[in-house]
Amino acid sequence: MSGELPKTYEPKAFQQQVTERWLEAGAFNANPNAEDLRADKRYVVMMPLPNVTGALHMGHAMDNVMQDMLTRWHRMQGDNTLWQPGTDHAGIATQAVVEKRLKEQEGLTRHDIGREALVERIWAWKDEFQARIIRQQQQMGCSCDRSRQRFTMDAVCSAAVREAFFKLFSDKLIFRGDRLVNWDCMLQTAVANDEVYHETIQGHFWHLRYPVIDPKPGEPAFVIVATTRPETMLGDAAVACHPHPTAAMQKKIAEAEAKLAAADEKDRPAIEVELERLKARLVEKIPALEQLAAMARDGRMIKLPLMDRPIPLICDEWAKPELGSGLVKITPAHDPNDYGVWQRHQDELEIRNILKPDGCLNALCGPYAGLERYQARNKIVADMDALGLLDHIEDHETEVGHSDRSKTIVEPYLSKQWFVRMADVEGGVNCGVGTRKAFKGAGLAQIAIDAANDGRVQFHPDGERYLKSFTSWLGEKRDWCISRQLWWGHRIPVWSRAFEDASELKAVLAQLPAEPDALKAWISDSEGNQQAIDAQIAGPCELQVCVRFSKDDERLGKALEALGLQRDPDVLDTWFSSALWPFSTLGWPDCEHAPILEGQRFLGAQDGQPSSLEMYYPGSCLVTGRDILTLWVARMVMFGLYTQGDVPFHDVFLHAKILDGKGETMSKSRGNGVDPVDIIDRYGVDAMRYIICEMQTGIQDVRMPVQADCPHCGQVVDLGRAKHGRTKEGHENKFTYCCTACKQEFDVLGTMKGMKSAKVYSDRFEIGMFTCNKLWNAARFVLMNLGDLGFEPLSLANLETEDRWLLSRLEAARAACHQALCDYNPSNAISAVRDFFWSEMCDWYLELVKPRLTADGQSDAATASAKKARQVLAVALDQVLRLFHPFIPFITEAIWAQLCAQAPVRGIEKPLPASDLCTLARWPEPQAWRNEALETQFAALCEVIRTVREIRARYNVAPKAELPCAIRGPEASLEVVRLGARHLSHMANLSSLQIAVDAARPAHAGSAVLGDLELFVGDVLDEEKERARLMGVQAKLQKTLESTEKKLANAGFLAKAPADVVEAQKALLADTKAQLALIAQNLKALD
RNA sequence: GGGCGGGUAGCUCAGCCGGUAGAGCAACGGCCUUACAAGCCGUGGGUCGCAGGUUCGAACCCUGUCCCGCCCACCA
Repeated sequence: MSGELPKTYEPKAFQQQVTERWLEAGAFNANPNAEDLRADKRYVVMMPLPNVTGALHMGHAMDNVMQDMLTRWHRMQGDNTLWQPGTDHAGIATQAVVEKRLKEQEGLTRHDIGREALVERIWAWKDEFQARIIRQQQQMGCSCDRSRQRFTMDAVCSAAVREAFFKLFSDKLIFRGDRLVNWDCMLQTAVANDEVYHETIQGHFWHLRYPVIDPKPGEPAFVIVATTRPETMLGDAAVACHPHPTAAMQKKIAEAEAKLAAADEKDRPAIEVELERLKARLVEKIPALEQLAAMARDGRMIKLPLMDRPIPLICDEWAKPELGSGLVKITPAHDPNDYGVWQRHQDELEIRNILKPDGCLNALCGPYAGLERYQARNKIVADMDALGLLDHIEDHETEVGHSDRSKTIVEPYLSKQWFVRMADVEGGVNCGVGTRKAFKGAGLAQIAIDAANDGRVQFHPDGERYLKSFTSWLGEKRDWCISRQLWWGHRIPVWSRAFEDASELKAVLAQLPAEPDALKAWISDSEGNQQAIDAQIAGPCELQVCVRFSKDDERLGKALEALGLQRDPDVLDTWFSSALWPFSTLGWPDCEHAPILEGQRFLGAQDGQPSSLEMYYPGSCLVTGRDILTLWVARMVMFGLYTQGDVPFHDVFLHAKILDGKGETMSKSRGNGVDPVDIIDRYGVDAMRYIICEMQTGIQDVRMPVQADCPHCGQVVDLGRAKHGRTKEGHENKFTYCCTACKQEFDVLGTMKGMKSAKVYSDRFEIGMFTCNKLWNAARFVLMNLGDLGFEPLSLANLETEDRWLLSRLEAARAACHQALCDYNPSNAISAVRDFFWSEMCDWYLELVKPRLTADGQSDAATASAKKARQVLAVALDQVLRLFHPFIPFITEAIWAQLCAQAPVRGIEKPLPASDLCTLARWPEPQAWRNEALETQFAALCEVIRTVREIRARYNVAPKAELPCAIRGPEASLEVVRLGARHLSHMANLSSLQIAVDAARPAHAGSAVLGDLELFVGDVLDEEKERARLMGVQAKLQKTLESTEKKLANAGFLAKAPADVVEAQKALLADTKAQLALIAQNLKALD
């Protein structure tokens, strides 16, 4: 990094080199230091761990750049900074990807190759993608500490998972129970609600007839029930009727009447129609339903068709008399509501699971056993029809749950699963046991709610908005299903065995290894109620033994297996390990012995310095998108409080989401994703980062129109407007587009065989590149003029006006940038620096100072003036580089090296703090450079210069032509112009300049009025043009005059508006009148 | 169905504790002025989704309404 800056800005020429300098200097390493233990001396960011399923996309780029910007900003402020990187094993997602490839490439399923071989393959996949992710992050400039890189399934994080599980299990906060879960039939695992998305499907209501067994005279021979999933009838346990149909119906009617009374005029018709329907129904259907309710009470049975199984007719309030036939079939094992009915009628009803894990019907389904669920549906409908039991079919649009990973429809499915108990528990939950911050909380969800409510965790930039969704989600306190029937993940460390009665259990308990520190055992019933092993148990139960340390798995596992216990085959939900991330990465529970990899940072205490856990927990800020506020953020807060006694971070920065040109979420699977590396290749990394920072305003999501160059004709295609191609079946193909020019189809992912493909990009990044280019060239100009510059203390008072103005504006920009960062508004922060740099430093100062630099050596005074200018230039560049650095680190670092080479000591009154690397340089501190009075004067001068330029431009005068100029007005206003006469002549290219109260109008002059000043530029006049222009200005002023006069004539305004507002209007009126007078004079002068 | 957010210049977004509508890009006119044509100088362009209300005064506050997006719940 020596010699001059290359003439053109080429980011590729220095990006790699800059990265290497940072790494060589260990600039991003976090070193625990007891002196920095205070919260305000540390800054800790835990990277939201990307999944190892694939490469990073634009959303990650946003997330990573925001974190990097904050981290660099704090590092420059001298904070002891840790940005902790790592990746997530992403259980279901990764296994799904690898299984899919296995199927596609080798035609094998996971069962063909077995658990061990599959897991081995997934590790290989993980290694490949983790390396790729790290490369991508490095290219983006992420200043995280690579010597601490973690993976949720590495030995360090796994130890934390075991300890957390053991603690929760021992506190009875983890239990196993039979529950209805969302079942993914393809991946054959439970999926969480959060992993399910809903899609509208055109379906049907099938109205089925079930025969009544031995109806009494006057009773119906059939009941009719409706369903959207006919195959579930095989598992029906009952048909339900409302216990009091009339009363329920009357209540509905009363509600509708109340609603009608309160409704607006336009809403009435709809409500009236509904009310009529209900009333008609009360007459037509309710008597029959009352009869059915009576039949139910009388114990009448129904014959379930196809299965010829008798099922009871029961009364339950779940049946809604106002809907359908008023009767509902009950399938407890395959519908959440029906499950609720079953819970209320457990003695009368049996619960029948009719599905195998793969979605085929099981042995309980008689002739339908073995059929796939949708084949079964068709056959059942056909068979019912053949039996004359299909009453009718109705079209029905319905929202159907799909598994996020396999994209297949999920089934509600009854199975045994492990849960974390979220609700409050009797006796409370002991949190932070063994730490200095131990406390007792009501329950796991509640401790996180409390932390958010009392401000220990705050959301930014709009705190209130997300506090509500955070606490209301947690407020449901729904148990968290943590078991997944997968092979990739942390295997549940519990061995268990079911017992029919207590005697056998006793014999086993007597032989359990007595190692209370390494084992915890409970006896559990099927509902998940756990009791101590010495409790008196009657009836069936299950012995559950949790093994604390993985090192004991083999030894204790064997002992347990010898007693007939079996290890649970399931693995933990991936969010379980992510929830531990803020401390698992730091070596909890045992920093001193954390099994780090070779070459990695030791996590324990050493050389008198604190351990990493002590040093960096709790962290400072969590940076993420709002979509995982609940899934991840809430659970980290919860587990942080539970295990450490303290929140894992105090601030949560929720950033915007990047959408495509149509306002849709970007993703690879939608074919509108953009790879950050493609953007970096095309525009440079700083350009990408610049735009990402600029996009992050408030919480507003931002659209990023996406383009591609057509591989057929080369035309730029706006993907927001282009049509998609068609698949063979005639459906829209989201992964291809048709060129808007040549109409030919192309692909944007490179996955369509035999089709030309194009890289996707967005021209918004050009703006970032332009800014970097400007910075590069301005730096070249400064460095070119700097020579080898030494430092001499200067007093502010001795500087030229423009020097003091620049420093004043610099200080204003510094303050604005810093404040915006404190407010989590990167867009305002970067704009403050950009506007100063471009609009003030480049557009004005560099131009103003050129004559001083060229005059160097012409006299002692000129030399001194040039020297001052150079020193100011060096300081301005220095500060601009520092302020820009957190946003665009590469270019600033590259220029910094050259600046340091030429001017190692920079400053005005005294030298600024020095640093070899910009990334380790001190963030600019407040300076006493601000001078608002001077800024006001300078702004007035700039206005004059602009006005003269405007006159020139109006008459198309060649910029090279030097023209005479005269300015007249009141003495006080002329003073400012006189002070800047030198600049005015130079910037507006004047041959002569007259400034006087009665300055003569030059011949053939174009004119302008600026406040109380009249400006004339000679030798330009085109009388017609000038007259037309003056009249245009006159019309505009007239409008202002009228509205201002109207305001001031308004008694209410004068009486009620604040005095300063009234004064401002009066001043505006006076000014407008004066200008109109001048315009009139000028018009007259043209005659 | 419930909740949240957004609709401001051709595009992407600021402004929103009320007081003469802003930026960048695009467009138009003029300049290759020895840092930068990825640049410089200048110009045009918006009844601030729609309708009411509060106010002396509304892009901003309130009510309603229409679109768009997100989250949650649920539909036998």
